[in-house]
Amino acid sequence: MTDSPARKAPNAYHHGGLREALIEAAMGAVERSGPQAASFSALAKSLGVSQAAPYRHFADREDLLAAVAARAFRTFSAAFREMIDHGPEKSKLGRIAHAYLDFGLRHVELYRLMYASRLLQRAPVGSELYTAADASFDLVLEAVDPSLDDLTRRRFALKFWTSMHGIVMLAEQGLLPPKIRKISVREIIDELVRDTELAIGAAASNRE
Amino acid sequence: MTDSPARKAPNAYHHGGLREALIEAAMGAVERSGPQAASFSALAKSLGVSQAAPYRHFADREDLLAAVAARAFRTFSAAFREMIDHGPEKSKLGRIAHAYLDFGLRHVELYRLMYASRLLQRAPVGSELYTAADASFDLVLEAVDPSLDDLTRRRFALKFWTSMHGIVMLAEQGLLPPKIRKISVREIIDELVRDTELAIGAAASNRE
DNA sequence: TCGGTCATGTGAGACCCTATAACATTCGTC
DNA sequence: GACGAATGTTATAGGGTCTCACATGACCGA
Repeated sequence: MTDSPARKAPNAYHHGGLREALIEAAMGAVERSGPQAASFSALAKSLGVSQAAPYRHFADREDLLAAVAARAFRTFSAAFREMIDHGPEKSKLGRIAHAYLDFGLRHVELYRLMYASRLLQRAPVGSELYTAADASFDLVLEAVDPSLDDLTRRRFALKFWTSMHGIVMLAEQGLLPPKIRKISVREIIDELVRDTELAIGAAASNRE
Repeated sequence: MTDSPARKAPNAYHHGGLREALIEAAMGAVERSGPQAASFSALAKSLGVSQAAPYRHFADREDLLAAVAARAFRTFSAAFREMIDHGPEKSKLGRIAHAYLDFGLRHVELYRLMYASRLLQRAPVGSELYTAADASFDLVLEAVDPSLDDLTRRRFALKFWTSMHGIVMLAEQGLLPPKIRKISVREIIDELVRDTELAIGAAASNRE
């Protein structure tokens, strides 16, 4: 329970795996108490290195948060993949929808960091974060598929994706409680999946 | 162009309208450079008061940001109201959708502050922010109306609202550019409005 | 195996920000 | 015109970011 990732150099001066340890610790801090809790100062202290050490691995705080967000996207994708391949019956879309919701509600702060900060906006096209985020969309795309032409398919995926995103974000805020309380989030999601599948079916048969 | 809102006390010691001036300045700073630009220090300096002065009007920084967000929600509602009453033809829902999108894309940072921070989540039920946010939803609700029963109506409004929110948030991020570039945001919105109206129509006729 | 180089870590410090406390000034009110 | 409440000031404690010059040790070639 001390410092697990000190595989290379078990000596006092060099940590040996500081970059990884920082990302991990920051991810934990973000999940527990939001991004502002992931300060270089606090992380360095908790890992037993000096305050300046993190700067050997990250240009600045935002750079670290981008790495955290990228890792979060990969976790996100992995959950999708798992659900697509081994989830309970239902439709592919339904499985993805529930995986999305679960992740969003279980990792509130992380989810917020992924989308609501300016990190993604600023991520250069080839960057780790950009690539990881992009891969997530591909999985949604994969679930829409049924032989539609490319543009239509992307359009459905996008509409589905944005709805999911909107629901998760608003659900986290408490969904404007008094006005809506009676409507459960899962109910809304199921309805959304149904709507989307109907629309996709219509578009597909329209085309033949 | 100096200090406009010093209507009450034109003297050197007391500012005379500091609370208002702070909110206004903070709103500008947020819009230009994000929430972190709205520091008490910087705002106080720009308004010619001491760093401690803002604490006479706001408990802390978050308190100020909540006031900014509340004001933003009211601006938001005003834009809705304007569009509902005097917008170009189209349907009520279509007008609201475009007002929503316009606001979201024109005031990126402000929009982010309204929804993506923890402010709303923490706003107590009777608070200024909570009330202002709630009022916005009422306007969306108003646009759905056609005599549906209450729960169905709320359900449609909520689905519509979350989709809009998702689209705006993702559009701000650049909408995962390479994969989607060809699909314009407005196109998606129009499609969304059409889908929703069809569904509402179906629900309404189903009921009679 | 020795020695040099480079990646990684340290300590000190400049600077900015939040927040509080004790004190000062003015407004409004009787 | 005096007094209390509101509002503003100065001073200060404390924490955070980031940079600079310096220290240590890992790795690699001769």
